[in-house]
Amino acid sequence: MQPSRPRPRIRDVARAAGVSETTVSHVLNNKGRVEAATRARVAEVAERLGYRPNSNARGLRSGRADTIALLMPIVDLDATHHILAVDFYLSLTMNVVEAAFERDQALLQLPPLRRLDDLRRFGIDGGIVVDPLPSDPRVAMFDRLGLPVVTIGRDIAHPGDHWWVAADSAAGTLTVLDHLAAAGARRVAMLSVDIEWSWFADAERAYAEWTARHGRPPMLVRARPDKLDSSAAEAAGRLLDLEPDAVYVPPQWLATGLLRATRERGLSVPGDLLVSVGVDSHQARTSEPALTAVDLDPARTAREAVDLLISRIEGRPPQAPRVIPITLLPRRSTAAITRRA
Amino acid sequence: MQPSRPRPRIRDVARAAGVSETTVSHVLNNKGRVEAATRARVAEVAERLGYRPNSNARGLRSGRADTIALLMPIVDLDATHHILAVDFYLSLTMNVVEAAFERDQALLQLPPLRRLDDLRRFGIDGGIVVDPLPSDPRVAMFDRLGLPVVTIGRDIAHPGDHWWVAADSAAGTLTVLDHLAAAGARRVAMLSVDIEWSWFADAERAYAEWTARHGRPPMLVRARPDKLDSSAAEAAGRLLDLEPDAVYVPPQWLATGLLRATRERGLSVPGDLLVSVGVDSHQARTSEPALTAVDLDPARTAREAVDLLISRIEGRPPQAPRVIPITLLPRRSTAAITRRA
DNA sequence: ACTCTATGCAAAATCGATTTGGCACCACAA
DNA sequence: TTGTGGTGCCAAATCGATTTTGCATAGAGT
Repeated sequence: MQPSRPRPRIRDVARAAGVSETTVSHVLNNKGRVEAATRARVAEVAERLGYRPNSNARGLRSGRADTIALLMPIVDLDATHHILAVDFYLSLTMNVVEAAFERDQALLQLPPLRRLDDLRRFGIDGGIVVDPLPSDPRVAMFDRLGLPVVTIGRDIAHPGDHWWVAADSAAGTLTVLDHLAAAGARRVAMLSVDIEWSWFADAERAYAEWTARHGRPPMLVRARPDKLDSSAAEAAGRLLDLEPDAVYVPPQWLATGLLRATRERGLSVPGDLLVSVGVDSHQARTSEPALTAVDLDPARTAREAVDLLISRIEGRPPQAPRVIPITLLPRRSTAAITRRA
Repeated sequence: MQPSRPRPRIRDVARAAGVSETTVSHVLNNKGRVEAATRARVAEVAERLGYRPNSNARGLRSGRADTIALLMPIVDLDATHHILAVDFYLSLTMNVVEAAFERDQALLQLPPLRRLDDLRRFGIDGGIVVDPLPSDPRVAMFDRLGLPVVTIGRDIAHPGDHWWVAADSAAGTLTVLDHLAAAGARRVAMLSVDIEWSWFADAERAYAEWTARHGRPPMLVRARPDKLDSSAAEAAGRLLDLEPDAVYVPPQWLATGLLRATRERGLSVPGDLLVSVGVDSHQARTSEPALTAVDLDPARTAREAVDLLISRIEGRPPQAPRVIPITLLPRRSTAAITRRA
């Protein structure tokens, strides 16, 4: 490994090709008027020298960083890994990266930001905040710096804001509930969590409306968002005490806890209890029994979020909010109830 | 939302504070000689205007991007999500982001790169490639551009390379095997996958040595790395045909497949078969039964990788390779065999 | 032959921050 | 008074690419 020689500059390419820096720039950016032969020669030299334009210089000139930031959800630190341990977020991330790349943007992944200065440091054109809390301080930081920002999920404290992309949690909930009812469930409960994300808020509201409309007793249990393993067990216990015959449980970690609780009580799924989870994952597919899940379409969500952010950066009016349609993935955990016939 | 006024430049701060740009720069970077009163006034003005240094200009001057890239593993596209659907990678990513941030580096997440030009576009000082394949083309791209690169996991085709960080897969394997033997297992098998990562290669080699040393029959089955759900089922079937009483299975998705196969054959874990997986995860903790797993310490791995990369960027000699010690997390899936007494 | 236009290329300005070198001023000593 | 050293601040050079402007030259049109 030789002591890496300094990177070639545009000047070096120009000299080696016997032309001006201007011409090299024109060739590399497909602009200006350059003879085909010169063009080819310059391109060849640039390739041979391994020339790579300095993106700082380029960005300085063009006034854009061509870089956007991604901020993953923050919750109680201990809980973060549990909550994010679902491949939805992995898939979302990969798809945001890919979508940004296709739009010629680099994707900076940011850690939880503590102070405004933390954000100042980065050379970005805008950011995507995933699962904002009410009046999320991270969104406020972007606003404060005049940086464009969009969210994946809605800030439930700011109904006027339009710059968001979110899966249709309410529709997803109704689809699940109808599916459970069609499978024969009478006492349909919901197991949620006390985190103020629009995903949960919308699901709970839809559940309330659905039970009211169908004249069913609402059975909603919320888990505390800390010490997740134990709070899942505790909440699952409270829920089972209500003796439901079907449950819609949005987050995967709660579904896992609920399944464990049913096993401990000797209940069978789907025999005694139908269970549907609100996000698809490898865990849902391979659990025993396989869990009926809602496909939140992380790929499309990612693409729309990147597109919306770029719109905002370029000052175009919001074609927003953007609601992503969901689909139900029925699996064995909600197989039709027959024993009640 | 007003049409966001242009960001203040250092010039605006200088004018508003009645000093030169030089002085503003000195204040903001804690350099030079500036009277305390002036210093305070400039700082106040900068804060009030929401001044944020243009990182392109700064980077241009300093010659560094203060940005490093992270490249996640690539495998057959269909399989990627299955393989990465384990919180190890999520945790690794978050920790790399955090570690980079603490070292004043921004973290660019890159998509799978197809061409050299894909990499040229980004303004980075170096990169971290996770789970390199033999003679990994992504590593080659970095080399080709003279960009510092380190890997998490070793390129098994380049034994001379030192710029890597990896969990001690061999030691982890021996620990697991000893643990299984201590629990009473006689016929210890290994279920691996045909992917040429050092994690698997080292584990298989350690397994071969261990069986030879203990005079046990080696029972190694490799799954094909495509169509993961079906190939897991197929490989698990082949393995169970060998009638082992314990299995070490590094990847989580294979362990999931193996558990399903045991259920279908009416085998109980740990009653008839001890199972240990090679990476810890939420799935391993919450599966039924909970799976004994190897803690690969993604937090430390991430930190060491970032540190090693910065060393290389700054031209320091490699304090490398860096082998991360592992620990075993015994759970119910390897509870001691008593029925054989 | 003589203008006119299009073409190929280059010189110089520009983006915004950092850094070097130096000027003016003051206090103090010789 | 004159030097000496330290302090506080600023002008200008600099980083590397892009873009504007301009200047030759060649070829076309009259």
